[in-house]
Amino acid sequence: MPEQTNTPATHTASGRGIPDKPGLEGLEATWAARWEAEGVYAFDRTATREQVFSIDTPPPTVSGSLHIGHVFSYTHTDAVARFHRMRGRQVFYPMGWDDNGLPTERRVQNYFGVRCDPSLPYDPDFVPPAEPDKNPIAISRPNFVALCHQLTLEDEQVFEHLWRTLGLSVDWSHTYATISERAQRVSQRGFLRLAVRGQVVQRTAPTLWDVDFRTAVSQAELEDRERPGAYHRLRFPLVGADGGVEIETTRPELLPACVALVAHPDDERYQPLFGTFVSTPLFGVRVPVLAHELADPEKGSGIAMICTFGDTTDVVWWRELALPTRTVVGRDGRLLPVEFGTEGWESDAPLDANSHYAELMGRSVKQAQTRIVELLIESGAMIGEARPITHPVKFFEKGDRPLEIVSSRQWFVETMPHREALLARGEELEWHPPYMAHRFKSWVEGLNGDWNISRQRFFGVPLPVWYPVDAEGEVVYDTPILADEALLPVDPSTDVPDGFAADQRGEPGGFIGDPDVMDTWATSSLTPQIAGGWEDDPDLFARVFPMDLRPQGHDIIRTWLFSTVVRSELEHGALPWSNAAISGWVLDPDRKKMSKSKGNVVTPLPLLEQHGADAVRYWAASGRPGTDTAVDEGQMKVGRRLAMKVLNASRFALGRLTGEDGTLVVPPIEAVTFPIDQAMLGRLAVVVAEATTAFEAYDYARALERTEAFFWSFCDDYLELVKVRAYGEADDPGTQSARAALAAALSVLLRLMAPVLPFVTEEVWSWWQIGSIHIAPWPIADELDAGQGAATDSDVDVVLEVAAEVLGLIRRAKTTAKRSMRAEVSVLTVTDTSARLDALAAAEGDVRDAGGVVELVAVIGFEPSVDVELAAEQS
RNA sequence: GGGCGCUUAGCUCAGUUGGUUAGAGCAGCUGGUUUACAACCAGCAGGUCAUCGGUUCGAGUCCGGUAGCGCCCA
Repeated sequence: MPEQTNTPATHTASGRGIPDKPGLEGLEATWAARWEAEGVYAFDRTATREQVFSIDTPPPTVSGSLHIGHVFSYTHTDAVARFHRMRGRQVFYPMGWDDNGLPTERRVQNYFGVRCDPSLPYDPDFVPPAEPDKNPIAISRPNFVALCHQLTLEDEQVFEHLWRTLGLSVDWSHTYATISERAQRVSQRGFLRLAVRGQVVQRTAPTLWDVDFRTAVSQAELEDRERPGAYHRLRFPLVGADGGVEIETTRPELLPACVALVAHPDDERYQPLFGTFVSTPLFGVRVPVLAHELADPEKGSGIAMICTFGDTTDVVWWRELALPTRTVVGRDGRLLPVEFGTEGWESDAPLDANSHYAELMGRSVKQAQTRIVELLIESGAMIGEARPITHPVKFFEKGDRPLEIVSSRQWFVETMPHREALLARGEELEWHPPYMAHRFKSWVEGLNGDWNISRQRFFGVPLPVWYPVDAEGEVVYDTPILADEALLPVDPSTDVPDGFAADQRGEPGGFIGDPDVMDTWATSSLTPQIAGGWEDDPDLFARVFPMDLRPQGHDIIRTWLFSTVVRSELEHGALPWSNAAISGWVLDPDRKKMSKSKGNVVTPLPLLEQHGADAVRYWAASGRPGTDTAVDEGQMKVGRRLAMKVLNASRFALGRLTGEDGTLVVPPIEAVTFPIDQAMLGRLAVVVAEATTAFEAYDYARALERTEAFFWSFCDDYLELVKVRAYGEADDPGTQSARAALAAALSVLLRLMAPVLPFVTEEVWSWWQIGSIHIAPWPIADELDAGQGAATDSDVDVVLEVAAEVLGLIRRAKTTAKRSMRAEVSVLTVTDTSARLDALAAAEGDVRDAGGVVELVAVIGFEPSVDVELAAEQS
């Protein structure tokens, strides 16, 4: 890194000079290449933990479409990263690609026209069709996974190109992919560590199940959708007494799975029935009437049937009331074969029960509902008509049909026992903005089960587990064989556990691999460990972990942020990072949420090409932390205008510094002797302090706003006021003062804007400085102090204020008179207090030059006024 | 049902601990081309700060109620 100082070079500067016609075109390509070649953003891994600023960047889903939302939040992170880099931190800012999981599977299926059939053998000669056929070709899992790798590699290139165009200051030698060998090793190792400590356990339990994807999903992947449904009122006869109980249900097809009725313990209507039994209509199964606080007396008749399982409340009741399991819905969403009258399916009328059930078996839940309602009506058990309602139904966020809850064998990471610890971590974490902490808190408080990490899918990290097969050929799930950590990553579907031979797979006395893969979040929850080299590179890990910053969107607090906190808590007993900066959503130009189905998703690359990266970044950085922000091309145009202004103002300032031999000569800061120049620098010093404070608090938007506001007034007023003086003779003290102030101000302003506008600031920096602006020191107020302690003097400050005010009034007079700004002012009469007139006097030459004032008359008075008398128009 | 956020000019938004006349950009209108900038510049106009009440010498800002919008959780 070149030697840097806090002041612009004195005397002869060393840049490449000012171009004749500065422009913004092509800056992205030029500087992206230079930064790469010069290693400007290279991470120095010899830095100590205190010198490092490490960022756990969200790995974008590469199989997803490029989204303006990415550009938005990644720009926020990049601005913060650049700030810390300029402050001298070694920024660890790796980029990951999330290519693991369902979105990739779906994209590969559609892109190549294939589907995975794990029962097929690997075909080494398989080549996907050039054009996907309507009827997908069935291929083996290894072939399918190979296509996933092939396509994600292409997608990664597209993303990297976008990021480089956007100017992310990423060290591109530190990338990772969530399906890479390293990521697989880390996630399998993480799993094994949990398993050894008993923190991930396998059990048969009610599992949220998507019948189309045929996979389990976790609570974090749920979403409620309003769907039409209907209350059906059913009468359950009492057992051993006359009369009955009427319940209301939206899922009558689950009646054969009914295991109890439940009412609120305080509900006087049902208190006499607690502990007694009723009989299910059609099936004659005796079920108890029980009490539980979750039963809502206001809902329906106030008493509900518990089925295994209709919804998550059923699961709670089933668990807390220790009820039996009667499963009727299969993994394909159809009703399973069951036989009443057998163990667990005891019925008072098994023949009737079975004949009724025969009408339902094999039907989808929807078809079964239609049929059972007819049967209930025929039998007289249904009271009145079905009552249509709209109610929230749980869906897999990527799914199309309501989730079912099936009982199945899955691996669960325990979260419930750690809820208090997780809540404490949530409070320990510094949230930006702070109110985002509520999202985490309410999510943890609402957890209703451990985290199921088994997924019945193909493209993912396999669970590193096998099971013995006993002499009878039965799989012994209770004694899983864990992989050897030294051999990771493993694929149990092809690798063989220690002590077995390959031909024992699936044989009695042999073994079988766990066919499942892990939830993508089981891998993504380890991004700090994957990027930081956990166990693989302990030296690096010690220098970057726990990380400083997790930036992300608020939509994935309950998934990515939560699961990462869980893993770090269980593995390291610490937070994975000290700060979380939460970005808002990007909305479409009409402030509607963007979604593929609405077709209003905005693609970023055309915007970058049209407006330029700095302009798009400016728009993004104008969105306050955590605030949802609409795509606004108008704001991008403003950003582009700002970038142009930077070029032109710089050209002017640096043009004044050009000596007779064409080289740049920069007077030292001590040459700033004129009060108005000192006042400008003093104000800029305040801006430096404000921008620094804002960036320290991750508020890039405030830093930008303060800097930008100053910059425009600097251009509009200060530059106009000092213009003539700056054009003077090099040995004139006034000229020296103006030039030194321009140089100091420009140097500071460029560095203040560099985090948001990396391209144009670097371009201008290169005109007169050595080395990249992005590793130049962040400005400090001291470098704007001309040495007389005047930088913060309010007597001096008022000089610029009065001068700018008077200049503004002169302009107004000229505009009102519809005259050119160059029109001469024959007499300018200023009436004001003596203090303000003194201030004006200190800048009189500049005001006269800028306003074209021939004669200035100062009048002491209590009613401030400015009278502008314009010279007669020249003919 | 519980919680969070938002409501300021036609539009998009600033307004940190309460303090002169509430700001910016866009859009609108009126002007302006020789020495940084026409992808520009100068100026003008535009607001009962959602609403009701309270605290205070003073409220866009603090407190409470209400309404609307958005989101999180159940």
